[in-house]
Amino acid sequence: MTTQTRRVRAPEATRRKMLEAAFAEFHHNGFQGGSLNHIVEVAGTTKGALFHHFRGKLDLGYAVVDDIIGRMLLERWLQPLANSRDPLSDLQRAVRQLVATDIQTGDWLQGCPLNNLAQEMSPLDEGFRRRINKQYDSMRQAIAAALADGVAAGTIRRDVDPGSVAALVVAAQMGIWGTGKSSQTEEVMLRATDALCDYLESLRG
Amino acid sequence: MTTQTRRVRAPEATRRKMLEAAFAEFHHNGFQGGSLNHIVEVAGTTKGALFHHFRGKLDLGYAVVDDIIGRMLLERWLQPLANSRDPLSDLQRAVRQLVATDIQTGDWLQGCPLNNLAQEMSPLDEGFRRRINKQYDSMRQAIAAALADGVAAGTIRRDVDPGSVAALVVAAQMGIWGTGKSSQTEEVMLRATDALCDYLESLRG
Amino acid sequence: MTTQTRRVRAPEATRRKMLEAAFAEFHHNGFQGGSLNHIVEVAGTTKGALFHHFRGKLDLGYAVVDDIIGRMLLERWLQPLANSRDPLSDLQRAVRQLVATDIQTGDWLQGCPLNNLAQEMSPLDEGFRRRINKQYDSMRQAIAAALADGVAAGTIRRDVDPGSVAALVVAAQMGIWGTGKSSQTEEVMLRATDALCDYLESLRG
Amino acid sequence: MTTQTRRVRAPEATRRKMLEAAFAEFHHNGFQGGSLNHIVEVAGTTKGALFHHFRGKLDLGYAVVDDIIGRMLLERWLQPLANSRDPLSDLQRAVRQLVATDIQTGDWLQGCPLNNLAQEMSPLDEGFRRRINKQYDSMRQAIAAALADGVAAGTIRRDVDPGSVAALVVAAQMGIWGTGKSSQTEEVMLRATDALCDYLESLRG
DNA sequence: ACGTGCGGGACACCCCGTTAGT
DNA sequence: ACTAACGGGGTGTCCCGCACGT
Repeated sequence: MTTQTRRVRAPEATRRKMLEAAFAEFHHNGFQGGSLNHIVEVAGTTKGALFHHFRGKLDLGYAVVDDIIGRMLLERWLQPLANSRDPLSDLQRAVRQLVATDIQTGDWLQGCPLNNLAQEMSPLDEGFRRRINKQYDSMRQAIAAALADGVAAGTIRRDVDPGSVAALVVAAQMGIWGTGKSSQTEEVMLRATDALCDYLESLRG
Repeated sequence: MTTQTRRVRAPEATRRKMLEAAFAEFHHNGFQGGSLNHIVEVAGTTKGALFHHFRGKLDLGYAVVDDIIGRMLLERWLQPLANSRDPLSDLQRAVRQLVATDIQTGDWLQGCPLNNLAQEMSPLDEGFRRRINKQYDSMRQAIAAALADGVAAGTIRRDVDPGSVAALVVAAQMGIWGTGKSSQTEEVMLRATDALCDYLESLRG
Repeated sequence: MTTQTRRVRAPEATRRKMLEAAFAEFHHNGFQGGSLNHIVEVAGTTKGALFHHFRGKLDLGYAVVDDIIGRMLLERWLQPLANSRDPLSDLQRAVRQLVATDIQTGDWLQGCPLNNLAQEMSPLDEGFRRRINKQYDSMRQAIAAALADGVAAGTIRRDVDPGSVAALVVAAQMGIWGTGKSSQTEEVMLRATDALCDYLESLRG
Repeated sequence: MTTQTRRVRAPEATRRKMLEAAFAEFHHNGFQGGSLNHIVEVAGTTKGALFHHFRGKLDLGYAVVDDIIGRMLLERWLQPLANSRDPLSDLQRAVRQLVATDIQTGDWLQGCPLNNLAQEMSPLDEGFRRRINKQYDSMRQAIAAALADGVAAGTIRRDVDPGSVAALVVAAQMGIWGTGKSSQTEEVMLRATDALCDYLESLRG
């Protein structure tokens, strides 16, 4: 009875709704093509609320990279590779997850959200570039660290340079996802993924 | 006497100037972010001329993919790999050309023009997607054909699947170029390129 | 018969209509408070046309100062004082015109258009300041030149400094008009005008 | 014990800070162009506090005229002229103060705060007009009263009409300040001030 | 007395496309 | 083949004001 609260006052939830709507909008239409009007409409709020929580479109985009995409990377790459006992297998599993899971949900049609923003905004805005590169860097470091562990444990060949392999894996992953976007076919993605896993297999010690 | 032509009427040259200006504009600002006004300004013509030669922004974008980008791909990938005597070495050379040449000219900062359009427009417009995919397909086929030649000639291991390797090479190349865009550093690109060349080396028969 | 022209294509007339609508809008609501939407509505055109003829709001404001206000100053001050045989009387007539004519038409309620823009925009925008100052300078020079003629002809006292008197006349005129705006009464304007004319009379040689 | 007040509650000080911030903001950007958000930011408070002390933007503007500007006028014009023994000299001193003092501090660049508001808001809002006119009226009355004293004492010519001269002095003062704003040069202000003082000198009995 | 999440509406800007005309 | 006036709509931005909460 007491808790009537017709209009809810939940700043964090409002902010979250807008971030998620923005993530989806930018994922579909790009950052420049994305419309704030559409975002607030989907989020069920107003432009006034948006400009209360964010300083502008740019600030909203930055928050999407840091909060939404950063969390996704954490769940998919950083956590699985931390304290891995068999780095190569875990890497292969993460790589295969793209074609195994994401294809079903249809998300792959729009491409990797981070890569999309990277291609579009890195050359145009230094703030975007730094934030995006930070995400990729942490991804590369996580992979390189796992590979180094494998080298130390003897499960990976001694002549393998963890940094270079990590750079190639990340690049290939970006490329494979992009391939799917333009080919609109699973086959090319699957074949490239197979070749990548074969390559990783060849590194086993 | 007949050809006085105070004001030059050169439809093909006009069209070409607009295409090149459009290519540069879309390369820098993306297709959606690119401005027709800016394009005609750079090309030194007017909107009327543009809409005389092209049906609209979309049609202009299609022409950029087909005419400008198609020709670039031909020169860099298709011609060098045709009738190659040593496919792996030629492939490695083409792959290294990105970091060897393009870095000097600064072009890599804006990313691969084709990949940029692929990321941005493939999910949004079917016409773009088909044209872009056609380019990538011809690139993959050229690589696969060269690899198959190598297998037949015995310079490449028999268990190599040309199609899969071609898919990975193209994807990795896309990813490496994208990496450069966001990292703004040559180092990561170089390391990934090295790993890719090592991988190709391991395929030698 | 040949000149049917259903939709008239008269760029100069369109530009003129927009300039006059802009002049009125800025006169009533100030430059910052003035609305482009309202201007095009009054002018019977569209925003597209406005942005075709002017680069933006600022450019429109500049054109108002140069074209509209400049012409008004010419008619009211510069031409009457040129080749004047009795500068003091002509000056007094011009000064009295404000209370004699403008009060009837109600224009004085909104203040002097040039002075309004001067007060509002001079400190905020250098382009405005320069254009406004140019108008005032030509007004001061015209008055000073007429006074100098009078001194030379002996109709004005020898110890009169034309430049200083011109500066005072212009300043007083600005102030009198402003006085009317805030007092909303003719009386104060009339009295100040009388005192100004008395002062001018005292300069007679 | 009662007065713990970790967060200070000083309503009068808060109100004062907001008034001063508002005065500066309106002085620089005009009333319509001034931003409440900017005002509360400068004042170090919030919109809630502002709307607690004032009913809205208009009410805040009124308070600026009455409290801040009214006090300034009192100090500069009303008090010096009250019970003056030599009204003309005191007037000349007040008039010269503008070019003597304010030019150094740079305040003259933004124009007379009261005149700015008068030009902008008098025609748009009756409440503003009345308050502004009240200030100018008290200024004119103070000058006229001082002049009348001088006439009675014989230090000023008998045929001088104090009301008219006061009206001209106020108007000229407004105009001179405005002149400085648009000319951005001391010279014109100085010359007009000289001419005004000469005029006042000519009234001596 | 004061802080803040939030609403709704205006603003200037600029876009792409069309059409009358050369 | 090419020009330029013009239409209408959508953009990001930001504003003032309110009402809930402390």
